[in-house]
Amino acid sequence: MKAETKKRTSGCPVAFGLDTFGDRWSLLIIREIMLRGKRTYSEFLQAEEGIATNILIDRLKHLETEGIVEKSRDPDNRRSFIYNLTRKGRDLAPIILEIVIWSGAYDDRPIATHDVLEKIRQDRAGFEAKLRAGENS
Amino acid sequence: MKAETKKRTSGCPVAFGLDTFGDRWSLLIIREIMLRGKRTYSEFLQAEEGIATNILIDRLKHLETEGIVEKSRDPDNRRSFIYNLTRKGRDLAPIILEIVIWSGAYDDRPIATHDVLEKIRQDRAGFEAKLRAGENS
DNA sequence: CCAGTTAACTTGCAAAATGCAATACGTGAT
DNA sequence: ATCACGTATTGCATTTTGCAAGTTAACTGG
Repeated sequence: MKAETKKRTSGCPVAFGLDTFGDRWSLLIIREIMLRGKRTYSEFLQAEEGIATNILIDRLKHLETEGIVEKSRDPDNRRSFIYNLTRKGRDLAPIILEIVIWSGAYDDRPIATHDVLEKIRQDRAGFEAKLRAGENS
Repeated sequence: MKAETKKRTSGCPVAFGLDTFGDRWSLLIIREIMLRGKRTYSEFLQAEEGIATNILIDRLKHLETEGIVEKSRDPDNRRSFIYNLTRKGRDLAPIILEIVIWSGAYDDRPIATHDVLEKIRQDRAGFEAKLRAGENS
């Protein structure tokens, strides 16, 4: 726990949000949960961006103390833990959604996945609901 | 220019967005422009969170090369520069707006300004339009 | 024209965060 | 008991950040 201890402590809501999830990795973990249905430490480690183990555990602890994720034992595999979003965490879905929309509009690299944008255009509310549930593929 | 050179280079739109504006300070600069009508280097320096001069100029250059802000001379004060949002930058308004909404719901510190939330509830589209224009007080 | 001031940077160095590799711990299966 | 697996922890080199001081260019008042 390092970056989290230094809060900006300003009354601004934008700063409050950034203090909570605005670091280099937190939103990426939340993406893994919402967009890709990942739930465990080892699944997060496999994310293509390659987060380091110490950073990952640091961010998971931080997100847990912030009440964004909650940690519980995996009923199917008792040596594994599951990190689920809380209500507070699921409420980040609109932010993720807007980031996806913005990036979809401005990321013109061939690698970029533009098919998601089409899904959002067709059923935005449904897409956001899926984000909240973490049911996306 | 440091943090910006190390991109995650993944196809994910969330990662793309974070590569562009997802660092500790960029969104705060954009907030100064959108929410507070600030436009110059020295105005950004005065922000309550206290950004360092080297970081500020680094982020401004980065946001400029990313096409989010554009730098021009101040016609009224020729030793000053003005940083305006581009279309791409103004399109970040929905993200800022969602962060404000989320923080409004979960920031229960007494310092927090909850009156903004009321404005958003009454006229969300109007609020977003103001963000884009950078006309908020 | 010159001293002082304001605005926008730049530089140097210490402190903090990050990335990486190796190691340890706590189940659970054989 | 032993081994494997998933989850952490630790140590260390590298990178980024924060802070203070310095530089340059464009005004401003005398």
